[in-house]
Amino acid sequence: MTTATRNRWAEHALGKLQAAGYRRGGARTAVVEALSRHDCAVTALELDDELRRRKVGRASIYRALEQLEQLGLLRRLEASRGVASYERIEPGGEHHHHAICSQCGRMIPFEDASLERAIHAVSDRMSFDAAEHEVTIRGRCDRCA
Amino acid sequence: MTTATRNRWAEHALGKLQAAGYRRGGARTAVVEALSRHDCAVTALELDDELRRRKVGRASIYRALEQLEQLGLLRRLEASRGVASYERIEPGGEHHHHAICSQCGRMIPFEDASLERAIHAVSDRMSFDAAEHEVTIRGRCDRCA
DNA sequence: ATGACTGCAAAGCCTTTGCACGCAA
DNA sequence: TTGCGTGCAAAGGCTTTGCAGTCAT
Repeated sequence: MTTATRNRWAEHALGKLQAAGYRRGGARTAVVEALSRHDCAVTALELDDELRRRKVGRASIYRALEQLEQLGLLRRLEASRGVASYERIEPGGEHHHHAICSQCGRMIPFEDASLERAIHAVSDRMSFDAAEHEVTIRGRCDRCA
Repeated sequence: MTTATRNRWAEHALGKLQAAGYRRGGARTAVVEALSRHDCAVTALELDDELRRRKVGRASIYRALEQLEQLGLLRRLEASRGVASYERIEPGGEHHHHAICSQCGRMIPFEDASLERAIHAVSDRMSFDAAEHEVTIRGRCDRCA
């Protein structure tokens, strides 16, 4: 993941927000910038920590996350029990999935072409208009084994 | 999914609970029975509806679900936003995944052998001790398209 | 000037915990 | 008899909503 990729997402996101009729508010822009600094899933509360000093309210963070998700710019995941986390959706389609250690909570990203192929084949076969998909593997990581 | 399969799970679950040192309480048994009647994910609140007339408290349902999950008898999923749902883990290993319609919320189960193979290959390659995995496809179902 | 955007505080909702009573072993 | 199991009610924790002031357009 390069800096160029992150900026590409941020520009893409800001453009799409504008196209959707949203104004360029300070809080929302701060959320987009914060998200562009993360390469894996972040929770709303983690973003709140990062943005508190910039005087961004928690409610604005949740509102921005919801809008970004609606526009297909963010993927919402359940990281730990009952906590949502968010991850950029790259305009190019590149993405990864997660292996989560049940013991230490570590989240290990991975990608696999044949897994992607299998998923696409399934959605085609079901005549389901798939927009997103997520794969989560749970178990014990090598450090905890 | 046959009645025999459901009963197999219930017996398997009750046996494993006993082996883990749990007593055969009425509420827990009621939860196991209720779960054995569902072939796809159910939420705790749905179970609560079903078990209210049997005078089972909501807290007992949540407690039973957590114990069953710990023992590897149940898989916890996030169905709708912020709501957990639970699904039996069959002793035989057979299982399905879900396509969820973002518009109507319908949950369509599916299974695919090559998808399973790809997932196993990935976890082997990562030296991650995978106990469970879940695949969720999100988009628009054929009825809503 | 108009109405979207924002922060703060309050409310919501699912889930967990505390506690005293009841029941399994 | 012992202490796990249970129901009820209260507390928790993340997320959403209401509202009045502020800012983008």
